[in-house]
Parts: sequence; structure tokens; C-alpha cells
Amino acid sequence: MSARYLQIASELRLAVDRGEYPIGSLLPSEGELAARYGVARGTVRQAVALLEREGVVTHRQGARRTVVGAVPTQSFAEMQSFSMWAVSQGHVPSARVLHKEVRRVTGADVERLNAPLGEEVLDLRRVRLLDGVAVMVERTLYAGILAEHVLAMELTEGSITERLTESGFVYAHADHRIDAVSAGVVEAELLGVRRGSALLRQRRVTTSPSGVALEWSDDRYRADAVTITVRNSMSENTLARLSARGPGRARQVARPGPVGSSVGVF
Amino acid sequence: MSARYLQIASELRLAVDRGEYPIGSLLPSEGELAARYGVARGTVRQAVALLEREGVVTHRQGARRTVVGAVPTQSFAEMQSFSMWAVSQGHVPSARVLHKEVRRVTGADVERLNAPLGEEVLDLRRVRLLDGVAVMVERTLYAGILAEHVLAMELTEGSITERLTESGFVYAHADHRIDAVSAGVVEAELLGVRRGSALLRQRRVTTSPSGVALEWSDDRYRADAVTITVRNSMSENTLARLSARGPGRARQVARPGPVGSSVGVF
DNA sequence: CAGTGGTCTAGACCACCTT
DNA sequence: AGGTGGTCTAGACCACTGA
Repeated sequence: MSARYLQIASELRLAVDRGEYPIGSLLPSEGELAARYGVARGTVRQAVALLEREGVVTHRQGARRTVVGAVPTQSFAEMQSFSMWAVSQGHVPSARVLHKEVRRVTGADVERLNAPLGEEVLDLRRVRLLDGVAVMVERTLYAGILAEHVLAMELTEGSITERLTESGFVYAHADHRIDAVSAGVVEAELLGVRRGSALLRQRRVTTSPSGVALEWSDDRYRADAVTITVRNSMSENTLARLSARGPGRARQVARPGPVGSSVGVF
Repeated sequence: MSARYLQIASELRLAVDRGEYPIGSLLPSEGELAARYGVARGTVRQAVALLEREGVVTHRQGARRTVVGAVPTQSFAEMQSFSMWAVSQGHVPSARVLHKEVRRVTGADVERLNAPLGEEVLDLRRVRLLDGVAVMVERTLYAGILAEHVLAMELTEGSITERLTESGFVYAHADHRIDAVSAGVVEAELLGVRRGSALLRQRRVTTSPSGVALEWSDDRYRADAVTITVRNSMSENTLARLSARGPGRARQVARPGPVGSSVGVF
């Protein structure tokens, strides 16, 4: 039995999906919803706040909430795990292992993945396939505590994240850095694209509820394979844009001319 | 005088920044904070919920919140406007106008930008510069109501968004679609990169508080110019990953082989 | 088992939007 | 001016964490 406000949020979400509250229409007032569901206004507010963060409704003080859309939302787990995501989308995921090694974090890892120097990790590199087609190359560093669990797994199918979750590890929070890179020779070969072609790179640090980092990963997708979507709002912004020329007053020498050079071996 | 919970959130945020609550340490309990600030527990909860959405602290029922980091957060406006963002980062933004035209939305716009067919819009294309270096090519469709305002502006410097805000238009909500594309001939020329090199594409639909779309835009960044960051958590996920092969049970014919072809004229 | 966060209630006052 | 959301209070009970 989940919390009442979650039930109410679900009911409202479904009602929006069913077209009972078309896009552009107004939601009933908080008081009216409270009466309808037989709860206090505070509970209704928890429910609509959730819908607001999901991007389903907007807020304007003094006016009723407006329905802005029925947005497909993916769970944190589906965003975290390629396998779980693929399955939820109706695709068949698989993997091919390229490299598997327990070692210590090097300077290159620090720069690329923000991992802490010297820590013992499991370095796993795989090609990920969607319905048999290679769409992504990933490198994941698993924290030492996870290493033995991961090493004991079948790594070519199923979700590592899901099995770690079953073992009691909880993923709670993730930081993503998204940019574009050119395919190096190795990546081009693995993904079946031309060298130098565009890849979407998603680097991620995932932490447990207590803030301990569990994974550092670097995923590179074929440009035609996936799109990442994000919603933000005035009351809710987890998005930021970082300048590669350095934030702050940095006045580096501009580096014009061609870029697009390969990033080398993955 | 802002709301009490916002003040408390700011104070706690500052305390984290100052290192009073180091990363990995525990926040005082809600009850203790309520006593310290002389407010009800509910008010404290509003404050810490905000910090949690910002990614500063985590939540675990039954245990105190853990500090996970002092995260630089950008405002919604800074994420929305290239100019405002650049200035906030200590850079000098500018622009060069490529194209300016009032017209109706075509089928190509619908596909590329999700704009509604037939609506009258202002189509503005510019190159954006950071400290004099071209880093991004943008195409923005402004909704009809904004067109005359934008047409009356100086378009090579300053923030269009900022001036529209001053005119009373409120940006409240945005949907972003992020992927990678290869530079076409035109883009390569404008950005000073090689044809076919990787660009980070951010497509965005921005709406007012009442859910009316104000802008549709397509920004393409030099791969070495910017990185987009997003945070998400179990309790908060506005991120999703879309398959280009279509969601749902779609079983399209796999299209292997080289991609990375140019997307043509921008 | 004590401490702590998660949920919920009932009521209050204010700021803002709409008419 | 009336409706509505934004904020805040004071208290309650439950579920979970950790010693």
C-alpha cells in the first residue's frame, strides 16, 4: 500500500493520459481535489507537486494549475541501466565484453570520469547491442565493494544494476555529463560507423543514498541510436551548461580552427 | 522578504559550501533544525527537500540526511539564454544573424522542432560566439506573439530572452532533446570545424506558465565548446533516454553500416 | 529500543490571479 | 472581492535505521 499522495498523483496522471484533462485545460483546485479524495489539502499538494516536477502540470500562484502534457517518464533505474531501459522500450539488449580487470584508478580515470585516484575498482568495457545491433560502447568502473559481485555475474546478458540491487546495493543519485565526441578508430570499428563520426557521450557518477560513489561510467552512443531528454522548469532545474573553455573568469587563448579529431583509444 | 524555507535552504547551502557540513557528513535532524531556526518541522522539510532536488543532500528514511556535495546550480534563465549563461560564466557572448523571416511552420519544422504545423512564427538563425569564437549555430522559432518584439530588437548582442522577460513574457518550462549530429557543410564553415565532425545538438521547446509554447529551438554546439550536466535521483528523475529506432514494440529493420553522414543544410 | 524521516491532518494567513 | 495557490504551524502516527 503506497502513500496516499502517490495514489492521487497516479490517478491524476492517468486522467491526463485518458484526456480527461486535455493539454491546456485547468486542474481542479487543491481544495476541490482534497474534498474529492477525502484528504487534507497538504496531501493533495504533495501529489500535484510530484506532477509538477514530472512536467505534467505548471504552477502559477493564484491561478489553477494548467495541464501541459502527458510526459513519458522513465524511472531512475531505467535511466541507470541500459538493459532495464531497453527491455522497458520493447527491445532486446545484449552485450559483448571487451575488457575486464580489477585495478587502481589512474590519472586518466580521474580526468575522464571524476573517479578518486588510487581507489581499487573493476574496469569493465563492453559493447551494448539493441536487437542485435551495436549502438553503444561503455566503460564502467565499479567501486571495490561491488567488484566481487560483478565478477561473479554473467556479463553478456541481463542487467548488472538489477542484480546488484537484488544484492542490496541501492543506487540513489547520479550526476551526468553529456557531450559529443568523434568516434576513434576502435569505437568506429565496434559500432560500425565511420571514424570521426559523431557519438553522444554520457558520463555518469552514481552514488548510494549515503553519498558513496558506486560507479563511474562513460557511455558512447551512435548518434542515430538515442536521444536524451530532460525537462526543467523555473521551480526545478537540475540542468546546467558547462563551458569547455573553463568557467569563471578564465581567459584562455581561444583555440579556433578544426576540431573533430579522434579521441583515440576508448 | 523571501519565504522562510528559502532562507533556511540558503543558509544550509552556504554552510555546506563553507565546509561546515563536509561531504559525507550528516545533516542535523529535522527536529533539531526546526528548533534552531524556530520554525515548524514542515518548514524545515521544505528547505531540505529543495536541497535534495538540487543534489546537495540525499534522503534515507530513518537516517539523517547525508551531504553529497556542493553543486553549482544554474538558474532556469541561465539555461534558457545563451547570453545570460555566458555572462554568468564570465564570458563575452555575441551573435551574427544568418537569417530572419516571419513565416508559417512547415512539415520540416514539425519533424525537427515539434512545432505545430501552420502556426505563424519568426524564424531566426544565428551563429553564437563566446569571447569572439563561434561555438554554436542556432535556429529559433519564436511564437507569433513574440515576433514583433523580437524583430524590434538589436539581435547581435544582449539577451533576447532577457528583454522578452522585461516585456512581461514568462518562461516557465522547457523540454530538451539532446543528441549528437555531424556537422554539415554550412555548419562546418560557420563553426570553423571539419565537415562531418561531432556537434552536440540541443533541441528545446519552451513554454509559458500556462503551457503555451513560446519558442522552439535547435542549438548545435562545437563538441569542444560545452558539456551539459544533469542530476537525477530516485526521488527525482526528469531524464529519459529515447531510442531512435522508435519506442514501444517497434521492430524496424536494423540499419547497420556507416552512419555519420551530414545532416545537410542547417 | 530510541531516534529519525515519511506521511497526514486541520486550520490559519498572505500573495496573487481573475472577474 | 472572491477564488486559489504559497507558506507556516502544531501535533500525530507509522516505517525505517542504527546501536
